[in-house]
Amino acid sequence: MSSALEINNATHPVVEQRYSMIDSGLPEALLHAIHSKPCNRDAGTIIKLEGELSASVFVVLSGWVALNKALPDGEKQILDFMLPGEVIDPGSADPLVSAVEVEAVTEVKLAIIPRESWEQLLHAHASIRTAHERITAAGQARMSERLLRLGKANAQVRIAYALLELCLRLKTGSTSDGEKFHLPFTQQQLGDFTGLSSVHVCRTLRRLKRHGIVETEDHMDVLIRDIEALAGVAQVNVDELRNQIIPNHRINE
Amino acid sequence: MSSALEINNATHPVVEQRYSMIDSGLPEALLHAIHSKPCNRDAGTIIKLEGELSASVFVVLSGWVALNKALPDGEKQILDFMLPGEVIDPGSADPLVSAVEVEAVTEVKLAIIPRESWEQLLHAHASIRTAHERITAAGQARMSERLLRLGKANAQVRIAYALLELCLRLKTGSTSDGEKFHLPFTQQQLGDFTGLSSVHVCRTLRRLKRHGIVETEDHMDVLIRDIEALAGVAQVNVDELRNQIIPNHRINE
DNA sequence: CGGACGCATTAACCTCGGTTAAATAGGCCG
DNA sequence: CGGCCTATTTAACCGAGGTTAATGCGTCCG
Repeated sequence: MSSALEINNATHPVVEQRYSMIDSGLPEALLHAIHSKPCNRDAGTIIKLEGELSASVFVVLSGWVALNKALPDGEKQILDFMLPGEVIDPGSADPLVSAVEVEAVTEVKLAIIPRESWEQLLHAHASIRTAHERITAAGQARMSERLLRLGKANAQVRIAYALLELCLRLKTGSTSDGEKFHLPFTQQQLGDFTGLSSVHVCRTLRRLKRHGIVETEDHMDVLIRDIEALAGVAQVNVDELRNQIIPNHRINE
Repeated sequence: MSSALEINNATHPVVEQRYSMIDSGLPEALLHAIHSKPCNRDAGTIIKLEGELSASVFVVLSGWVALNKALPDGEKQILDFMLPGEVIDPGSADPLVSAVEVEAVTEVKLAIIPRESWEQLLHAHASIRTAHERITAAGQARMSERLLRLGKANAQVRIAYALLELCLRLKTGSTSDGEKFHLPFTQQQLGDFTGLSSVHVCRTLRRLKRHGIVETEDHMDVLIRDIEALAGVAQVNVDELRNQIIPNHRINE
């Protein structure tokens, strides 16, 4: 099945374009706006507080960023991770008030773009607007998948889904057994992302390992041994999921 | 405190404009697009399936709509309720594939607008675009609040938050003790919304009633007796929450 | 080299909330 | 009016996952 697809693709090549704000080929206007003031932050830095004034959007140029939200009692939830090429608009119903906390997970490089410049960019360049709309829709689809699992799925499903989602987002193109990637955060943070305690993240990973589905080593280097089994546990179809959460564009010809 | 505010408002009137797609004063283009083909659906009807082709956006004209998402094993989560004046774009990273199921909760009236017409409308009318952006940002802020609570909060917090959110969305303007509203769905559905079983929704409502915070009667007519206490349980500040999740616009003069 | 620190791992214990089931309470219709 | 259907309510039971705490292990640093 997978080989049939590959043969098919070889015969009828697929032009695949990954939408991203920092892909080559974007209008100079964006590149200019971005490169005019790239901004570096160390791992762990809070870039923006929840409720703070939010007059700019951020484009992630390199590194991982987390969008967090906390209850008054201190419990913190990671709403989403943002990867290079993605756009962070922290605004809420009041565009000037941030609904989330923005945190550098690793050392990051950001473009900070004032909201007005950003609006102008979107207005002037249809390609940027399209890319942004795809990326936003992809982000919402991911949020929906996670909301569903937080509401209705157990720990195994949540962890399996999180690993799969992050794998798909990190690896462009098709995915197969043996995919290997590094998650630049702790099991505690994986728990904050999946709504589980760090202890139970550990228990759950152990189970996935014992079943030969994944392996981990050296602080969150993940190896997916059996991606179909992982998708089975996560209750998704890998190809459908990729299509819904990864802002790619395929033209068969 | 509340009375001080009222006095203040009386002295320095607040011009408050609620952003909505069906507010009076919107350009005729939208009204035309909307009224050219209003579309009715009975309660319970599935308007769009998850994964289905999604070439149009929907504007809710009247009634309640739910956005659902289900796991293969059948567990269903209600991601959001959509109220009159709000816009539903079911698309995912692939704009033609719906990431969610769209269901009529009550009898509803919808405007079905082809994606291209919709894009044109947004392009031609800055006021519609602004309203849409506010509404979308408000929706994301709501999703964030819920994701946080699904991940980190117990049943009381979730239920209290859900009641508060729906109350704010239903009642324009300030909110106080004694607010009364009808939720047109069952406790089972409130459970699908908050990630709880219907039995536990019942238990949790009972507790809120025993503490004198809310009352219910006649299939989900809700009366909020003590909104500050409710907000305390929900772990929010009512005014901040309103500002972040309700697409209103205030101009003090 | 040795201590301190952060993270992962494991076990023991307990709670919140799911499941099942039975009882109650309206609406609706023949 | 009486049967039926659906939603709510309540109780009894149980299990997934949280909490706490102890242990191990690698890394950094004095």
